[in-house]
Amino acid sequence: MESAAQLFHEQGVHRTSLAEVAERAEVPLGNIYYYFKTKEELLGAVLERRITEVRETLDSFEQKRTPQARLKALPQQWNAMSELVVRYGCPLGGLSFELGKCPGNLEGKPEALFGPVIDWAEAQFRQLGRRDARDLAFSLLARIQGAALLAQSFRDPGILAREGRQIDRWIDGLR
Amino acid sequence: MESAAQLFHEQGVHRTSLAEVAERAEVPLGNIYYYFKTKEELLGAVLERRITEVRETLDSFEQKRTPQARLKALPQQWNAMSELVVRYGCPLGGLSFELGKCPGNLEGKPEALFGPVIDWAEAQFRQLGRRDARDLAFSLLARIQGAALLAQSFRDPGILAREGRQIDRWIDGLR
DNA sequence: GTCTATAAGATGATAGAC
DNA sequence: GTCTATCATCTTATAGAC
Repeated sequence: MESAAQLFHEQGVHRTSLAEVAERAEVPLGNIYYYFKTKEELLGAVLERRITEVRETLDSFEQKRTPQARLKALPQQWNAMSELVVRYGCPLGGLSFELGKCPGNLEGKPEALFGPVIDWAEAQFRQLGRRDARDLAFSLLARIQGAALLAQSFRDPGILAREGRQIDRWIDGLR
Repeated sequence: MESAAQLFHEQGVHRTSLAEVAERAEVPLGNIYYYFKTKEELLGAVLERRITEVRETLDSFEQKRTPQARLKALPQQWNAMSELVVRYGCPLGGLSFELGKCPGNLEGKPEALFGPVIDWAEAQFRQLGRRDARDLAFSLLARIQGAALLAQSFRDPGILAREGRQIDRWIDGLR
């Protein structure tokens, strides 16, 4: 699963063959099928893993004292992995994008990836007294995801850093 | 090329076989290879098409009188095709994302897609007297691309519409 | 230029020995 | 549970008739 998660991020789900996953995991190809009946099932497992990661990250922000500090921690999270983002794009955004296209049993999953982030950010903005908290939550995540895509396109982590600073200023200026 | 552009957008480049392109274009498979030596060459042609489209769209904004009006026309452009965006994501963002991952001769092309948009937006912000015009240009495009991804993920064109309105307010509040 | 047939290789998936 | 061998299918690309 770790190998699959990495390769799906690096190359995309469809460009990644199970042979490659097996090779990186240093197991024979046939072995994979003992644990996952199909490639789609492996993808589903990787997805669940990512969703859990997201929840854990959001939970870790709760130790920050103010809503502003918690909100600023979100773009900071992408900044911390800007090298990966520049090379392969955002792991969440990439999965979401691919799943949004291909039909199948994982149809509703992109929502499961971003939904928790939106709900969490909405709660923070609401603590700031904003009635348009949900709109602001979408704005915040949109800016991060967009900045990640541009950083990848231009191969420039500075884009992510600068957009992070713009977001900081925006959050400080709210109320 | 039209069929390829459509299918690359709908399914992604790698999930699309040349047989599918041929079928939609109602030509035999072998015929494609008379015009394009490889699939990558066809992709390159589709890319050039997209780049031309972008330039034409930006040119069409020049008839608007104020920089504010021109800038607001940009998110409006995505809003106008929100149905397509919700189903298959942003055509530019999708191409950029896929190209950013797979190595090859089309390495530098994502920049060729978004670069003109950034330069154009930077010029508009500069006409508004902003010294941080380039940062604002990245912010604007990031918000649009991010909103497109979220609209696709949540299957909700309203996300694109609401983020458009937020951007309008932001642009009006500048200076 | 257009079309059919097919080669060459990759890929998802399975069978069955150990 | 693990591993090898292999099937069936799909995909890029080419050869060659028309």
